[in-house]
Amino acid sequence: MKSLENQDNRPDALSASESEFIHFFVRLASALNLPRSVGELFGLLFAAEDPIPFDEIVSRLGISKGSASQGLKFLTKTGAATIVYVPRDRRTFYEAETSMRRLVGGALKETVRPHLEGNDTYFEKIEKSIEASEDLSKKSMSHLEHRLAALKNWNEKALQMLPLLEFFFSAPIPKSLFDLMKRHPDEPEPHT
Amino acid sequence: MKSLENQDNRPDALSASESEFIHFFVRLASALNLPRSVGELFGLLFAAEDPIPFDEIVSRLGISKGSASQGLKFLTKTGAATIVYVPRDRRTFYEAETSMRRLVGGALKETVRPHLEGNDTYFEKIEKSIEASEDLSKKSMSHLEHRLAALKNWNEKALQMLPLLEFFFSAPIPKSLFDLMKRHPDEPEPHT
DNA sequence: TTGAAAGTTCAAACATTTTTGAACCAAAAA
DNA sequence: TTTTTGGTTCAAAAATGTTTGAACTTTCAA
Repeated sequence: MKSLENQDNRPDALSASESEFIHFFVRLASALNLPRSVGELFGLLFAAEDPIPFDEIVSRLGISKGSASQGLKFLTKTGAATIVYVPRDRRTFYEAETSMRRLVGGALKETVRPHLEGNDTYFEKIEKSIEASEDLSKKSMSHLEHRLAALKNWNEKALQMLPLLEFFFSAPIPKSLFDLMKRHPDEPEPHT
Repeated sequence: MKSLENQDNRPDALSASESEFIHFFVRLASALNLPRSVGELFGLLFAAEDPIPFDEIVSRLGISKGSASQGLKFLTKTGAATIVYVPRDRRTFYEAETSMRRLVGGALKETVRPHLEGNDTYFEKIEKSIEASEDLSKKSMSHLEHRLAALKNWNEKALQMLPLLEFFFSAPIPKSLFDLMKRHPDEPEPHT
């Protein structure tokens, strides 16, 4: 027989508020193409007042231990959740990271940056394939070189952007910046 | 019987360079969780010197007409490709958008911004569910309100960021900005 | 030791997304 | 007209991605 509340006075079923928070993060997860279960996990942790033990996460969300284990591993790896050690309790407790700087920073460092930095290998492959092309006209080769240069430029721009992103997610954006932006329309907007 | 080259002197098979460009964009597409075919389409257009007609896209990539049609619709809708009208030719020609500002701008406007702006509805639902909770302590309610406030704050930050992103993808990032960033470490970094 | 509790792993089941291809429509050519 | 060309649509097939659950590992407690 199972009581309605556990020793921490937390009901087994989700409260209306918890469900709403979870729903929000499930939507966000789907926008980021992450599994639904990851959204559920983060939503539960985000709404919680205190760290939650693994078995309670499983029972309250009603997902399998396997899903929970994998999802929590992912959240921990990306810095979106952290493990909390509770004395005299063998279970693993989790809590959500709520600092947006760390959340964004973790995501960028974990997935975006490695991808951008890995691109150099592919740029070299493209370069080689252009140089090796016997049958192409000067003009065509020059065109391809030009496109490759654009790609490299994009990549560099994106890399430069990362620290900016992290920074502005943790500090107010200076008004002077918005002024700056008004002044440099370097290419005409497409008329909509 | 099919000749090796069409009237524009473009071979049916992909050149080594084209394949490399396509491979790059297929990887990018997969990182963005877009269908492989979309990466192939954009890669082909990106490498091309001139706009390519629909039927040639299909035959050169070796994908179905259906895939090509849907993928090109997506690329056009998001501003990553544009239709080019060629006099005396009934076919639809496509070319890649190569301005990073427009590419990024299109993506943000098409998918990110609508999502962020749609969140208000959900914030209200969360708010209501907190207010409606009879059985919660003052402390718990206050906690949930606090978390909701954090969420709203994130959302606003993200919205403010969009124009910044678009701007810096089209203009050099002023050095003064990097200086600024050194000065405001508003929260301590986690020691790694 | 042995037993039980807390989690992890991973193959199979299930679910979702992507691609194909055949039927279809519209516009130009015959 | 009728036929052909160029392309779209969409149901079904194929490919991917996610979740489950049972077997397993590890650690603590008796």
